[in-house]
Amino acid sequence: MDEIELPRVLQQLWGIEGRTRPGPKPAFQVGDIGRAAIKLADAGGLSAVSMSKVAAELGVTTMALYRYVEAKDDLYVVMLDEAFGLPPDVSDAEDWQQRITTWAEAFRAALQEHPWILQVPVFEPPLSPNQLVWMEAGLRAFEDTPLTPSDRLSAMLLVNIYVRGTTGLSVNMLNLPPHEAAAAGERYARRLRMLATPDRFPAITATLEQPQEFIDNDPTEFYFGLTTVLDGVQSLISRRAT
Amino acid sequence: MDEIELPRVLQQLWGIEGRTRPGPKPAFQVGDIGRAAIKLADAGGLSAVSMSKVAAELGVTTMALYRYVEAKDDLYVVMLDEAFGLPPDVSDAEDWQQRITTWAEAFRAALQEHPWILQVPVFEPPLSPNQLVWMEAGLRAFEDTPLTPSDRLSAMLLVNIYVRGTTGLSVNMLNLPPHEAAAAGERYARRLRMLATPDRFPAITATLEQPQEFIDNDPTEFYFGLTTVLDGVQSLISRRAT
DNA sequence: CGCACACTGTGTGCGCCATACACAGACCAT
DNA sequence: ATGGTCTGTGTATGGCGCACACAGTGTGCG
Repeated sequence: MDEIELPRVLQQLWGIEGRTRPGPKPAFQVGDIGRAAIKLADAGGLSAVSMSKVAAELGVTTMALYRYVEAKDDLYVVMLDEAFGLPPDVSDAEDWQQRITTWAEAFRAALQEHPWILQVPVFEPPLSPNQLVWMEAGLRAFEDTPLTPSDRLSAMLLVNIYVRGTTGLSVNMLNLPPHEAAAAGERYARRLRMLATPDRFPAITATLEQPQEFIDNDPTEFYFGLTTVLDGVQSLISRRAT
Repeated sequence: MDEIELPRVLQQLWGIEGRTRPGPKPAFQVGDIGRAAIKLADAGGLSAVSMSKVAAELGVTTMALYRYVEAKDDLYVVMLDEAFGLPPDVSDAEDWQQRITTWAEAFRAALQEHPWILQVPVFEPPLSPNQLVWMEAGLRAFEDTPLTPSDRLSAMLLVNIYVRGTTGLSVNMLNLPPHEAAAAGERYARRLRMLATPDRFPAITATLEQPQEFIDNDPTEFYFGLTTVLDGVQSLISRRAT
């Protein structure tokens, strides 16, 4: 229909060309800009991504970028689409648990590879190509269940939210060199022990008495929580099956 | 012990005084700064909070704030502690589901009242007084369950993550005047229908065929997901009980 | 065939941001 | 009373996103 109302960046990501254009040929494509920005973000976090640094990375002036993106938020859209890439194939999985687990693992891996993703401010639901493919893949994980399409959306969002949240806890706080991360965890436990006195904070104290890592990067913790979430989905499935 | 190693802001929030001080009396306390910043953030989002605007709100110069906080991140800590306040009392609840549900509702309410909370970058686990009280309350919700302290921490985090995530979806995208929000949702559905073609995106298409709000502020949706999460916790409890 | 004009990248400049630093005055312990 | 420490101020710096005017480029249309 009227794809004119689509933001320009989305048009470019989807490969929808506008009319043929007079004037000089563009020196690159949005994808190139996205990759340059990702390179900076992987190295120095999202705060290392500025229009001028991205432009410098590409060898052009800052304002040249505004021929490709309307604002910095558009740059984020491109970065996210590029960073996620395509989801794994799950066609040979046997049941929905296996499929959604593979999906969740891949999602988590993407977040760990590009920790800055979790710092990207999101103001709109996703519409870029790869994001939709991820969405499609997540929904298809529930293909042979009695869940309604609306249920499937909720279930996928639940897993999505879980992975984002749980990975964010470790990634946002522990994206340091491992020994430094351990030191930070230790320091946190020490401070917590100091502030959360047993009289006013008995439950926190009890947690601290167990010799566990308080914040943990351990994949075991990830699967533990994921299992819990999937158990919840299973009970929804059971309810729908009756 | 050596509370000297605590960042200054935390010392002030916890009311731990340093030694007696020569020099002029401070004109206000960190809490005042936090409240001024919250006022700005509630009105204009987190981006409306700048050191100079907060200072102007208080009638002092920008640099005066740096006598109270070491950096802007410290300001965020103060804002969060102030904005969350204290969790609700759940002492008269009958079971853990009721307690954690009340806790989750209050958490959600806080996020909806202060949508900017979800935009605050978090680099450290919480140590401020009110945050620890919330944490304690969340852990206590599982008091009469067979869950271990470590399980309880996981379960609380799971609910925390769910509320943050699900509220974030609606709040980040729909914190507009209601009719404008509806228009945005409508526009999104239209674009999705255009881009997610049935041949390549059958599952998304199926979801769109149901006449539902694709992104929904509806509390029903909130309880639906929460129930699913709690069902998962219930199955963990059942496992632990055996 | 040529030319009008849309389009690209450049240069300059604006207003805002966080925060470093030097300073003047205020107050408490001695 | 006075020394030293703390408070708030004034000034300055380097970075940011982005608006705008401009010069050159190449394509579709006359």
